[in-house]
Amino acid sequence: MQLNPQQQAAVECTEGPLLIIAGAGSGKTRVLTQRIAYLITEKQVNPWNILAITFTNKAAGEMRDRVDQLADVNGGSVWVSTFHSTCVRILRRFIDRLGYDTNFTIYDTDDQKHVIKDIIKQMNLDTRMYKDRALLSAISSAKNELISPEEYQLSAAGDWNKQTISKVYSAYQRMLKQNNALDFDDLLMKTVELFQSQPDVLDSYQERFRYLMVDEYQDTNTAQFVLVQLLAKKYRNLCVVGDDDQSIYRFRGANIRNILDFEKSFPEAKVIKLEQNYRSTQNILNAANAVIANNRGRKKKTLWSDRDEGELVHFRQFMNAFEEAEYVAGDIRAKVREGAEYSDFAVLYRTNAQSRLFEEKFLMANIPYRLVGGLNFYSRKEIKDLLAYLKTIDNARDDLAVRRIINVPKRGIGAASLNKAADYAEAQGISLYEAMRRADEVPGLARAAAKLKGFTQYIDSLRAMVGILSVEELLNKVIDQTGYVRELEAEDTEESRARIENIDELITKVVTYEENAEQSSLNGFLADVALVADIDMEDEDTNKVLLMTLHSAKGLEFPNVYLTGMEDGIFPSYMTITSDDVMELEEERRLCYVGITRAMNDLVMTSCKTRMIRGETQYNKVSRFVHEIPRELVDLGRDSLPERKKEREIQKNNVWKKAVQDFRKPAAYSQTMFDKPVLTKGSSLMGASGAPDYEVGDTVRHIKFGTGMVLNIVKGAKDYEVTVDFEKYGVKKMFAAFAKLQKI
DNA sequence: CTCCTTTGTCTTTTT
DNA sequence: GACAAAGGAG
Repeated sequence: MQLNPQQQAAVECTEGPLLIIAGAGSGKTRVLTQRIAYLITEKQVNPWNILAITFTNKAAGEMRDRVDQLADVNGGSVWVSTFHSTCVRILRRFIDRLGYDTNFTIYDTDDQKHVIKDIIKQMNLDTRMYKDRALLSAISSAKNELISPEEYQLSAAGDWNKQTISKVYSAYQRMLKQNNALDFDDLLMKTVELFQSQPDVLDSYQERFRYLMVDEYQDTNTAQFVLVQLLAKKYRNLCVVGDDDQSIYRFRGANIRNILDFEKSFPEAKVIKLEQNYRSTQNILNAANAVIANNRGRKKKTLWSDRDEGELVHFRQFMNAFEEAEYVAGDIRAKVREGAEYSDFAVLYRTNAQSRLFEEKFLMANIPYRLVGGLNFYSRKEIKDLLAYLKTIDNARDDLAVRRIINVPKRGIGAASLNKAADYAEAQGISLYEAMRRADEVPGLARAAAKLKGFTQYIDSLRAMVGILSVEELLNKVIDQTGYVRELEAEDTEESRARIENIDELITKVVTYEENAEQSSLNGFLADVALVADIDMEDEDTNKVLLMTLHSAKGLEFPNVYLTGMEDGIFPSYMTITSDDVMELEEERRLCYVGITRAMNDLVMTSCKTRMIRGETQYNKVSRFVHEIPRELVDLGRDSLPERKKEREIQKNNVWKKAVQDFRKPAAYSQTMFDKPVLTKGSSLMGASGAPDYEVGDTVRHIKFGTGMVLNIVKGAKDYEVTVDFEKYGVKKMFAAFAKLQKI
């Protein structure tokens, strides 16, 4: 395929700063890869001098492959990776200048939580006032803005709450350093710190990366922005690609101003807009444009396509999430019968929790699927345990890993002995592991001393073999000698078998790593593992339906897309509706825009009238985003309803009528649209119309009166009056809304 | 010291 | 409703 004039211009504009505003589906990945190839083959740039930063490892891998094909060089020498992986590679070489060991451990969210909990305990903070999540997010925001603990403390003057956070931040940072560990945010911040304090290091990387490219630039945060600035300062050959309409990571510190103000930071910058969309039908594109048009503060652009109109955007509303999932499963089945592949479909939702019902239905309908996100492979217990062994072998200063495995398998070492060792470690200023190694010196340890020493001797013996044995051999030794798998085999439950499968999978991953890595090492493997996103593990060739959040779907495309849970309170989320910050709703709308533009040919949006959330039934209105799509682009599906049982049919028709009514309302800005979703306590099974779901003759349960039979239901002015004959309390009359009777 | 039960919290999104 | 953390019994 030929490049269009704008794309061509973007490829050939190699010198100086360049901003490419690339609308969804405008072929930016092609432009980026062509540009790299052009630099190498036409401009004779050494591949070694090019750095391309992408959002996910998967995207990086794909780009590297495509460069390989285009430019007749070893694309491996072009450095293509994510911000975080790039930073790890740099820090592995130079972080000793900042007082860390170069074999530092990378802490994931779970590890961070443990650390922060420890600190909360140590500082005797009121856990009601200071939640670990809140504290971690405050620390994370600070780091994303490159605010050090010291600077944070200065800014906290006069604010008691901020002062406490500041103390926690400092303690947290101290603890990480003691454990020779960095968290995700540290990777960026420490790299910036390194560049700012070590001019020679910065200079060597500036010389090395003379041509910089940053993809998904709209999602960079301040730390990433500064990092890029530093690297680009010398040669100014910086090309950033992004779409302000697809900025969806504000909660993670992404600053949309980075892209909007690019021309301010680089006044000589050229700007190229890519507005032709090669992905979606005109109808889908029009729907997306109509939705995003409601946002203010964006760079004006209009996507167009020379594809034909295509199908209307489909919208369906259901009584509950079960029916929603059933419909999606049925629809996929039907389309597969007509020749579609499973891999043509993606089911997208706002929160991970929504995936469960789809999984269940797909399982029942025999639809192969893959769930992206949710519980990460590497956060499963058995995987974390084994990785903790490897981490301990690799970096004995990581107390967290040591604590995790000290009693896995059971070694009869309890909290008491461990605390004694920890106290001693603190007093001596050594790591927990070191204290255990010297267990004889620790006061108060009687029999436990031998056990602790036994553990460290075992780990030490393994450490002696690092570099001699491969990572795979090392892992197998751990599995074998600890009896980890044997224990699971003995358990012989469905769960334990699944765990064993996961462990086998881990071994496979080790082998794959060792085969692919330029120079494999235990340390390198652990870093790799810490930085993979779930989406990275998706291989293209499996024929499966993909289930994932809207966030995970960024950058992907599918012939058929289901946008599910299109309800006010779900999407846009309750948090953003109630927030008084308009920016939050705008970000949510961008997320919707991302969702719509994933679809190539067919887009189905679904919503439910009722939905169970955390054990509560919610009644939600149709998402305001659905109303923002012009009516003439939407099919409400009256004629295409699948054949069902008679009563279902009637119910469906009512739903459809309601859907039509909703559409006739003046959409987004009518007062009712801003009503909060109705929450009801408990699991009342009231229909959405207010009618009870039970009938005369049904047996029901009342919270106080127990079970009884419904004698009569009379519709009153506001509610239904129900007469029930209870087994123990006799005949009672009550209002349905209050009684919360459950049909049995 | 370990196992089991109870209690509390949570939900937006993730490298 | 689900899962982790804390508390109590053996």
